[in-house]
Amino acid sequence: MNRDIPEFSLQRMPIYLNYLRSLPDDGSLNYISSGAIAQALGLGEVLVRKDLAYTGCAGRPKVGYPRVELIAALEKFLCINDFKSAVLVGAGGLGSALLAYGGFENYGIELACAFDNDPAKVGTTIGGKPVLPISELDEGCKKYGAVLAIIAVPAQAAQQTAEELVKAGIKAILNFAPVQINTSGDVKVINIDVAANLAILASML
Amino acid sequence: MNRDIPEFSLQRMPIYLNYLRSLPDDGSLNYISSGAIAQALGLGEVLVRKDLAYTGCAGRPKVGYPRVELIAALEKFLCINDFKSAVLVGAGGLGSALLAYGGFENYGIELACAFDNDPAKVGTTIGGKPVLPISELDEGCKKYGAVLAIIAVPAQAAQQTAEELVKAGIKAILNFAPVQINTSGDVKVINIDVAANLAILASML
DNA sequence: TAGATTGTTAATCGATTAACAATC
DNA sequence: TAGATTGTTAATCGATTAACAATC
Repeated sequence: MNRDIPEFSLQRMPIYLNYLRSLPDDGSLNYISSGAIAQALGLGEVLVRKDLAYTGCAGRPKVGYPRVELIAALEKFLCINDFKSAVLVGAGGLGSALLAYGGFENYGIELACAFDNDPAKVGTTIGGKPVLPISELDEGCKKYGAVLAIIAVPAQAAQQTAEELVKAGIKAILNFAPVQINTSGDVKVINIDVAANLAILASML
Repeated sequence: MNRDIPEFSLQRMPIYLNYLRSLPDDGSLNYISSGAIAQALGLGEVLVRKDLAYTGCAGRPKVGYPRVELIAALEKFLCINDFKSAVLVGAGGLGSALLAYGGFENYGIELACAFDNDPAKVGTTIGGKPVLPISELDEGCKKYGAVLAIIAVPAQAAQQTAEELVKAGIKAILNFAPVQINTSGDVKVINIDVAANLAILASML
């Protein structure tokens, strides 16, 4: 949709959006300068201007960027208005926490349901989301029209899970299992390895 | 400790380590080539060689890298042998999941305890880890000799939490709150915003 | 107008890749 | 030896920063 933008600029878009949304909405701050944003987020101000230029929202010399318009432009850029459905596989500790987490709605994403192979969990709801058996993964993804998936299964099950998700029509995967997932075709994958990140921090000391 | 290495190389070190540890340990694979590693992880093979060179483990032309030695070199590089203590602030859904997660030990990190301001949680244990009141944060960090911390509190509490952690001697923070944290001095921070990552994926479709 | 801020073009920096010599 | 693989040096690529003109 917006693919002619540097990868790293794209990664910063949600950061800008979060920050702008956190600002007071009482009319005291109708415009904000790239310098102010840069300082708040620890970025260079030229970088901020370059990034914001991709949203198509023009700033005004001397005053800055119109806050409300800029938020709208970022939301449009991130396609937040066309609601997308996501499913989660693996309703363990992390999976359950994500099911109960409300933050996805800030980005127009509905986490619709979870899949798990534990009979004790199947049939229950977690965070108000139904837990379905893995055997219904294909059917469930299609029912909800899911294009996004979160993998929160143990490492050894991640690859097979990913393949089943792709077969079920999933186009992008957020993978919490600490293994590389190989996907066919043009499926996007982002890996988040929490322990590895803590290890990186530890080794930087 | 190892600071003359590109940031991105450092980020890949845990990936190499995870992969090598996942290989069969039955003597069938005493050496592994950079090409094999590269293919498994979806990286360029020259890049793999450059990265591995930082560990000091020399590969052998024609055979590859000695698997066991390479694992040891990566562990040494990541300082996995000098055990470090971490604390967690915010024992909500995500925090609780992290407390119960055993993966930090793979990197020589012990998640020692949690802090929360919910009286119903204080005094209990989650994942075997005691939950202490926020008022004991300083004391608790020092008791466990913690240098690492995980912030899993709501966004509006993150900055203050970070400041208290730094005062308590914490040197690096893994921040799950979707806000920029400003730290004084040379405290390292890595941010993980789960919802933002899903949003990035969604916008790439 | 003068000054502040945007937006763009050029320069720099860092990371990746390509080419190739060294080695077992 | 010939061939495979490492390790290094140079080239490329992409992202960030610097310089500066444009604008309100």
